[in-house]
Amino acid sequence: MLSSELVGLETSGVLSDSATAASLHTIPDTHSSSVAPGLNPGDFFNATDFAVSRHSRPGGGFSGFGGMLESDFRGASAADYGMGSALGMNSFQGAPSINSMSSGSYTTLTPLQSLPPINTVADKLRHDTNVSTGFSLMNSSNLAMNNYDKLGGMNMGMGVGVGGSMAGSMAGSMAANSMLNGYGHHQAMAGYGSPHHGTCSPSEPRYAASMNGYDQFTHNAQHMRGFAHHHPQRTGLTAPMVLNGLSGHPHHAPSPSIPPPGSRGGERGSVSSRDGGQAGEEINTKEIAARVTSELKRYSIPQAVFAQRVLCRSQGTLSDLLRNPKPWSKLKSGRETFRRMWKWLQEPEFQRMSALRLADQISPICHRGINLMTADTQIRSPFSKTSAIFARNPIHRCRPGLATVDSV
DNA sequence: TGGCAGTCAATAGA
DNA sequence: TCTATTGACTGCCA
Repeated sequence: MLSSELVGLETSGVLSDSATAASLHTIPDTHSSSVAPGLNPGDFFNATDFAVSRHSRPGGGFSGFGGMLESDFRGASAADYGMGSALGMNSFQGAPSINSMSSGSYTTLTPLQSLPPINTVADKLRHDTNVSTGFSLMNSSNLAMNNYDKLGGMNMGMGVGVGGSMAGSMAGSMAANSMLNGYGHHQAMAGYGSPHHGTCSPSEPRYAASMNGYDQFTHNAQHMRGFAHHHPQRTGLTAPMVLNGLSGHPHHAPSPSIPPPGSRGGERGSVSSRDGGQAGEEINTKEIAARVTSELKRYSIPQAVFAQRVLCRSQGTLSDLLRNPKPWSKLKSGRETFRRMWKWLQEPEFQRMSALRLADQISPICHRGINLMTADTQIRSPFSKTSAIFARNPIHRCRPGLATVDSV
């Protein structure tokens, strides 16, 4: 999914759906048994090149192998709605090319055809599939994936894994949604349209738009959370995520191991600053730093990429923060950076990785509409072999003054 | 105005 | 290629 597509979705008020769909870019969980053998994160991210290569084709629309992102999108939309692929197909087949790209540069955005109203889908889900358990949802997602396979021409191993892994993505997504609900609606949602995805400005309209429809996911999300709870190995959620309550029992309150900013100390699931206040919030900066360090190593994500994409900071800053985290109480504006890390950690794995990729594509938002993207940044993955590209390209920096995030 | 926090860019080192 | 370090800069605040 391209940044401009997201922008279009945002402006059309469907970001809540599409963001999730976008987040369902197929991210393999290297710890999940559902990931195709031999696939590693590097492989996956390199797959981005497939996706973007489509743009070099005239009129690259929504069909064909090269449209991996579109395929992702179809599959994701279908899965995200917790239903078979037919709807996902109808949602996007024939849609105009969202992003008029030429010669490797972005041009005028055209509105993306909206997803069908989410409530209709949710209703359809409930009535047509008689969903009552996570397994039912998973079956639906399998349908979606089957079709995804045909349409995208991609092997499941491309990232989603077979069947159950997609369900895992669903579970992760929905669990995340539930988690967000649990942590406070609009502010948590801000995280979804937040610097994780490349925007460094808290004032973007996306924040409001991104809320639409999320509550309607809750019901289904709870099913998936239940599934994830009982089948974490199939959900793609890591143990910590499960422990964090992201995939806990549907009726359990979230129980994050890392106290959410906004809760006091280890106050579980409570948000004392839900309305934006920051009184009493406290993050264990050491733990955050340790976990971020661990995740970066786990996925071989360079500090520079994470710092730039997620935190809108420089590599050196991140390195310093990770190695020498100051106590929360001694931080001032620097808390913002740790909040971002925390938010990122709270997201499901696929979402975290997607954020890293999407941020790459959306990062011009950091410049408030000025598109500084080069062809390289659009067609290259920020990982592994191509990381040098990012060193060469203009840094998608956010001025620190702009780089603030709503408190959680 | 000086101190401090936060950050960056450059660079050294692994 | 990636990470750690460091000098310099900026903005905030007393």
